[in-house]
Amino acid sequence: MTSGSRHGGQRSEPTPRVRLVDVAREAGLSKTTVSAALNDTGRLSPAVREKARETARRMGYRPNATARQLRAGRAKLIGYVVGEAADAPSVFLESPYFARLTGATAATALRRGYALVLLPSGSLQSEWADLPLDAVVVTDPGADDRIVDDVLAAGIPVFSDRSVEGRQGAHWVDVDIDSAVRSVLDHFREQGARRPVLVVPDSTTRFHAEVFAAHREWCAEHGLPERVVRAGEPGNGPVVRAVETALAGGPVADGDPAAGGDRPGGGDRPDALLVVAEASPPLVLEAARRHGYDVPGDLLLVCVSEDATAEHTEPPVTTLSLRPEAIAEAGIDHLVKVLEHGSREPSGTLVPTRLDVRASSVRRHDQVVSGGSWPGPRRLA
Amino acid sequence: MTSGSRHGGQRSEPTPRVRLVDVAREAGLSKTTVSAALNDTGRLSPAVREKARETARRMGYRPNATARQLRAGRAKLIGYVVGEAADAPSVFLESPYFARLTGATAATALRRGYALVLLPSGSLQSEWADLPLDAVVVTDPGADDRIVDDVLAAGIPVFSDRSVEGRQGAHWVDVDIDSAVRSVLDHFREQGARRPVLVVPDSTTRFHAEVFAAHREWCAEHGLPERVVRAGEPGNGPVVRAVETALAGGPVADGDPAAGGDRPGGGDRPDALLVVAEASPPLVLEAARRHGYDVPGDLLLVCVSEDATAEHTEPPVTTLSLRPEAIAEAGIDHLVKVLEHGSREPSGTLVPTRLDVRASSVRRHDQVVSGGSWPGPRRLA
DNA sequence: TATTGATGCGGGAACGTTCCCGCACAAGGT
DNA sequence: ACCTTGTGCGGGAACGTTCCCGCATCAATA
Repeated sequence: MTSGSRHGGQRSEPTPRVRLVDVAREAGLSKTTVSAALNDTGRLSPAVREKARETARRMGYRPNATARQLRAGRAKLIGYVVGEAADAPSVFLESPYFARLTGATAATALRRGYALVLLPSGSLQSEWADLPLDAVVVTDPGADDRIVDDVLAAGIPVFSDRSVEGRQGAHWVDVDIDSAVRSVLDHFREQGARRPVLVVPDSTTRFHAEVFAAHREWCAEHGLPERVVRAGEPGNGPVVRAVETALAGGPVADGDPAAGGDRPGGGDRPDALLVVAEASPPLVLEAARRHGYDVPGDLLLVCVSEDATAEHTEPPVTTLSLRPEAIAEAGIDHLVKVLEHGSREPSGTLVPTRLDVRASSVRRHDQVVSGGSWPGPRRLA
Repeated sequence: MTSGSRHGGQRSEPTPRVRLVDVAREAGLSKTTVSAALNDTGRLSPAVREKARETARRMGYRPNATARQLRAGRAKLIGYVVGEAADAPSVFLESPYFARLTGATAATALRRGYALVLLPSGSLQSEWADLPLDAVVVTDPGADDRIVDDVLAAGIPVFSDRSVEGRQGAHWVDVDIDSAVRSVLDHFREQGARRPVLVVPDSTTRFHAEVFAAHREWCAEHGLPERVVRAGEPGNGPVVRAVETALAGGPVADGDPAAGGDRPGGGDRPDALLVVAEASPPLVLEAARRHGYDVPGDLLLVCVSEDATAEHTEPPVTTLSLRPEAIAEAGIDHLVKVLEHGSREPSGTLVPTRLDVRASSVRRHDQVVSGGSWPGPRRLA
């Protein structure tokens, strides 16, 4: 069918992949010309350009990425580390948030032409040292984590959360947790709640620390006592127990055990609950019921969670979504910009959260009842 | 401190990375010699070898992985796809099993010198087409999944589960689910259970299909009716509901609704439960209690789960571990062997599971009580 | 008809490694 | 004295791209 050029014929060998020169020879052009044609660069006549493309297509040419990388000096590889180095041995990813963040980050990176390489938190420096990484993404580094320092020391740019702000070669993307916490607490207040309680895990993560700080500030501004219950660790079990603590004995004032004077006493039972721990909304709801609360009658409930089941409980649970997909996209876009336009300046991006207001946090008389399909949640910034 | 050689001094530039020739020049040797010294090949005098190494170390030389790859023809990159393409949009990884499998696979691969590239299930062919992948790992491909065909068509070896057995260029690692199911059912039988029920999600995954088949065979061999309850989908909610169905109304004979004559009637309540769905053991245990069962008095319970909380419930729950770390290691070892010793023959590895027998599946009089520390679970192959 | 400028294409170097050779030199045998 | 064998090291090609050039060719202008 085609002319000449059977320079070996097909053996049963692994297939000696077709190169640029092969296409060039077949098309009667030079590799330079074919390269220009395929990359849409250079000055070529439309006829030649098309001829080159057609030939390449016909021969099933696929460029050798490694050679490209070598020439370009960048490998288009991004390392991806998830936190919790010391504590949990590689039991990351289990939370819906991290799972979705990871998936979305990989997908977005891929669309931008970068591949995400998984770097389990236990990995030794020597194991990734000879990977041609253009950058490393570190999600939620623990306070004591060496990984950021190691990577920066190796001369590789780091993208992480706001905890790396200001460091040379480091960039950050973070969720606007301060606004988020405030918006929930304001929402509670609007709905008439006066004794909101915060349930948050006791971790070294910046995220949780910032939640706690935002809550503290808001309480101070509104002259309310801080009601916080700390869960020992993340995960459904401990968090549900913490919720039960909050609902049973009433909140514990953080920091000062002596301030617990107003603790038990039925009249001080919480009237709103903000659970910042990725607990399963149905489980939290059920815990509330077990303790005799009617939601949203006696207790307004908001969970920070990506769990889709929140929409299908009775009542549906208001959630604060951290929008992992949005964070992933903002992060990768930021990263690509820095990598390809080479600004070495430290820089950051703040991503807004989304509050999906559902029945669990709205006083009854406010409730919109529509037949058939759900009206969809009200959305606040 | 060191002699001479300031051939530019340090600018504020990105750092023009030190190459092999730089080391060679500094050491007064040729790049060939330095390369041989660092790679421990060739014929070199100990003195020269040491000199080269020392100089490289001093100059902070790190080889350019891309150049190496180009020369070697292999990029040491492995694609990693997780299943559920159509159904759930990138909500993989949430289960402890997949999370741990993923982490362990990445870690093992890294130790063997390969990097794992995350390929979200939605990714287009065009997105990974120009990655220099040496192989692609596909975990639990759905029955209708195109990904395996696409990758094979691109001439890239595939490593997946047993569903790819026999295909050219495909290799597999799988868990010995047949033995596993049998060992659990035998265990139930030894403990005196006569009406075991299987709870399994309704999915297109090979794993679940094989569980179902093994159960069917075992029942046939032992002359017992098949008692199966299918959960609509994986995830704690649906599975717990399925468990409740199993415990409340009694089991449903699969396939033939007319065979349900012996269904309700208190005397036919199940006396053993095998939950193959990664449900949280505490949740399942609680569901049993709600329905008035005493575990292990009235009901023996075994969960297929990697959830560590199983050890800490009261009673501790017997689990069948699929040993994700073992699968990861076996899989990567197999992969490396195929890649580096080039056998194109289709081949596979079967990995045994591990039954951690705890109190939830042992009749009281069998129970070993020891003071202080736990005696550790009995382990069956 | 020369001179300029633009256009179309190809030659060759470079990216940083590894590896096949070949050369120089020393030691041992005849 | 020669030839052989072995050891220690380096020169240069190759991996497959991209990109800087330079060389033709041709139209438009002086």
